[in-house]
Amino acid sequence: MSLKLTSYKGTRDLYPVDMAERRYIFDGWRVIATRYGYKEYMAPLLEPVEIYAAKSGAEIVNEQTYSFTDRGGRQMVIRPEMTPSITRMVAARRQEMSMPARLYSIANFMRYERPQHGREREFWQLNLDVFGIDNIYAELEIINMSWDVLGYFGATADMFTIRVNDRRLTDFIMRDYLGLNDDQTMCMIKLLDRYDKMPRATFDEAASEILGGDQGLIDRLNAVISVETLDDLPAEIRDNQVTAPLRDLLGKLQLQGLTNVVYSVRLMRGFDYYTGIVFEVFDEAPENRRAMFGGGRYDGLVGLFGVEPLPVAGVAPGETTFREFLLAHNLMPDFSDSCGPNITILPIGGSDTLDAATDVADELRGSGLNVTVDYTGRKADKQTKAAVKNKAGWLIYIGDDELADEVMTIKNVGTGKQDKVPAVELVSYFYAKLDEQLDSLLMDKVGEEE
RNA sequence: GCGUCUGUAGCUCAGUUGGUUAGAGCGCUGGAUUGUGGCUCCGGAGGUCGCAGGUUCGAGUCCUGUUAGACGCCCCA
Repeated sequence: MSLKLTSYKGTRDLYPVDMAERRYIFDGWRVIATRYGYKEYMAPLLEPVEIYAAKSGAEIVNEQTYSFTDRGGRQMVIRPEMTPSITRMVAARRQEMSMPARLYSIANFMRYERPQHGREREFWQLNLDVFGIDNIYAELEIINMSWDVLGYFGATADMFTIRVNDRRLTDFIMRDYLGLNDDQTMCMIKLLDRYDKMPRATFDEAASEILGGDQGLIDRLNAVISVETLDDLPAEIRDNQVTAPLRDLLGKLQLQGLTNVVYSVRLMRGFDYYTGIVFEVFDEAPENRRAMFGGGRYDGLVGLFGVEPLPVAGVAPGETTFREFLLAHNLMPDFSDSCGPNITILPIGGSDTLDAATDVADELRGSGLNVTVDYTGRKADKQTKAAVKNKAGWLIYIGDDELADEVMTIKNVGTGKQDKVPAVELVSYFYAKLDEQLDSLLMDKVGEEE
């Protein structure tokens, strides 16, 4: 009976190449968050169950979280999301924090769900939240960041669409325009959320049932579900003040040249804690069309902690769907040849050369260079082959001759050229080479810009 | 919780109507070459054919169950 080789269901093993891809994504996220003045925080991996129960249904928390009882009898949960935690943190310093507070984190979460395309049990998310701005500029900033977070990696407007809606407008349509009660509204929102997933006939049938077969209401519903812009809405909705925030936001985004932002009357984002504008970023890759991530305004949560309420807008891109977006649009660099140290020392003589290699490695490392040593004692060709495969930039051969002469043989893997360098000049040799590399990199960069 | 598809070497796969000891390429590893990489040649390791039952003289192959994975549904904070 041997141990299993596979990782736990819904989790991923990240080998160096995978990790390089993750680092690439996270580093880009940090650049954009920082560029907008957001500061990084971190919350605990575990939270008491109550913090989620207030917001999500008890059912969801019980069935879809990893939870356990600690030794003190407390019901604890591995965080399934960041919003309650950061809300708690901000609420705890409600009086002393200067507003607006712009905060971000990149963290992992766990949900006990069936893994499928784009969904894992353990996943990482960038959480961006701005606290303390009650006007539309908060949403504007969040959507701009969502755009830039993709644009930073080379995404262009044709690769994705940002769909925007307003919870208050949806409520108006459900209650005032259609005259639905709470239950009907809830069912209708759920139904609209799945509109694109079902055949039209199925939708019509379900809608008719919710509306009690009232043909007048069905006609009114049909008049709104297929509109593409705010202006296409029936006059009694279009001319109501409830459309003002969306109109304002869309106008501002248009002025900024964000051509791929559209109004979507069917966008629902579940119906948890959002109180105003909601939006979703859609991948338009033909083989990958679906919602990547979303966000919106949630003004009601801070107050749940018993402090003066605060308006909040946020967005949370997930690594899983983000990675697939980059792959689908050919935006992920190839990291398969970018791991490994710069310099590999190959001792190819007696055991003396192993000791000498260790000393040389120590000296170079002391000067800030990345160095590894092949201690296998294999023949020179095997050592060379392994080092090249590991993407070493330079090889230092230390054999009996080098030891005797105190001169090292250095090979540039890229060019195949070799130099004989006195042992005492090794460090300055490599720094001169690094300078050359930097210069040529700068030249390339200048060349690109021209 | 429900459904569909897929499990043969580390990877990609072959394996005839059920028939001896289960194969190939790549990868890994050693040698040809007691001191130099991407070629070439020769060797080696690595498989209870996902697991368990059943049918059969005989099962990688057929049947049943089960498990794991992928993808959908439900859900998606």
